[in-house]
Amino acid sequence: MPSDFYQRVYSVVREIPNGRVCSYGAIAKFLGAARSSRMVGFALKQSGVLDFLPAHRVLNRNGFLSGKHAFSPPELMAELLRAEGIAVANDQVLNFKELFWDPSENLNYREF
DNA sequence: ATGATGACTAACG
DNA sequence: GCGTTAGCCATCA
Repeated sequence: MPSDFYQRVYSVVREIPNGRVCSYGAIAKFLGAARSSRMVGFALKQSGVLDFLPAHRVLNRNGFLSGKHAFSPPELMAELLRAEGIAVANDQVLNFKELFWDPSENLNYREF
C-alpha cells in the first residue's frame, strides 16, 4: 500500500505531456517536498506495477537518464524517449531545457 | 526506535 | 569545471 506521497508523485508524472520531460526536483517541489527529490525517484522505481507511468520522462536536473538502469533493458528508457521524438545521446536528453515541463506552471494543484 | 539506502541537489574546495 | 561532502527525508531491515 503506497503512501500518499507516492500517489502524488504518480499523479504528477502521469500528467507529463507526450514528448516532454521533467526533473525530480521540480516534481518534489510541486508536491511541497522540495527536499524529497530522492523519494520521487524511489516512487517511480516502485511504480512498475501500477498504471502506465511515463517514468522515462523524468530525469535528473541535468537531463541525464539517471534511472535507466531501473528499466529492462536499461536501453528501453532512451528508446521510449526517442519514440516520443525526444533526442537522446550518451544517456542524456539533448534539448532537455526546451522539453522541460514544469508542473507548477502547467498543472493546477488539486487534491490528489 | 535506530541505522542504512537511494532514479537527487546544492554547496565546497 | 570536476570530484567530494553534506543535507534531505520516505522506506525498509
